Amino acid sequence: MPELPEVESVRRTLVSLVTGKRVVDGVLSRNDVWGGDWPWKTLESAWMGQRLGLAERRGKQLALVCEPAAASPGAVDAAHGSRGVVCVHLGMSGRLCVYPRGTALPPHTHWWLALEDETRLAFTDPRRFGGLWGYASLEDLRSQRWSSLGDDALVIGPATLHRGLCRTRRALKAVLLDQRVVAGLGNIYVDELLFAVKLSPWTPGGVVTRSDCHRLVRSMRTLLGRAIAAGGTTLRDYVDASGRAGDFRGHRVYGRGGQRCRRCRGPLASGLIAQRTTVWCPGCQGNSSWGESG
DNA sequence: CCTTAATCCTGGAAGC
DNA sequence: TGCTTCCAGGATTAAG
Repeated sequence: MPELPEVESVRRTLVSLVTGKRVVDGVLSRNDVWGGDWPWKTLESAWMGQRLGLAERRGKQLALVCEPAAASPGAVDAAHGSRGVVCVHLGMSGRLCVYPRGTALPPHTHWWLALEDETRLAFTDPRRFGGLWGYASLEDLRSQRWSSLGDDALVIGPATLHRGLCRTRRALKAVLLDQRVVAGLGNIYVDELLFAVKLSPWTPGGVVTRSDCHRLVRSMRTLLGRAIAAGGTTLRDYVDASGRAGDFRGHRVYGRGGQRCRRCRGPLASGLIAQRTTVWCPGCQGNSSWGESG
């Protein structure tokens, strides 16, 4: 469910709700949602009594950290930040949400932290496509888990994107969904992006020009920026860490297969690319030579 | 290399 | 009112 704008909205709301608060308790009620090289028990003892720090995001993943120890002359590892980090991936149905004291946690809550003000930060994920991973430090998380990710979609430059596209004949839609090429885009925003730049989702990566990549990068930032400003997209159950749904309504093709294009009034096509439902406008994005179907 | 299908799960919506 | 089938914002794996 959550793509970059939703995960970024969670990160921002977490900053205002939990940063600086001490961890006083924690429960992992399903150990099969936990991975990485630091077991929950190790992390729990490292975090107990510590204050949460600023969450970090890369693509669709978040890193929860604790604040470095208060400046003391001998605290060498304080410079390296955290003693233990938790990486969170929300998958399709995951939520990371803060609940007021006395509130019951929702069903399918697999992990939670109790904070000093009696609020609880909980990871809830009915479908369990998401997960949590423990590491000793942000450096370990970056080198062991995030190293396979491409540049974040808000940061990637045209040259890097072009490098990721030019060597392949895979459909552009499939390449943009590939987190190793660019991290953060998912099914909704790829379709919206391709409509915005008027490129067919079937375009082979290798024929995308440098100039196309400039337009892709510019549109990506604009689109994702607008979605973040609106708090993300809620189709069914996405909410940020404060429980608020997303207000982004700027979708022009996603979920509109068979309806009229808002730009040219022609019918929108839909089909399957990389096993994902894809909607595009053959009139605006059409390049019949790429063998579209739908 | 590339694509396709299956897989991990639950729950909501649609169809009969 | 059921019961069945399909579909979903993700990602990996195996097979062809």
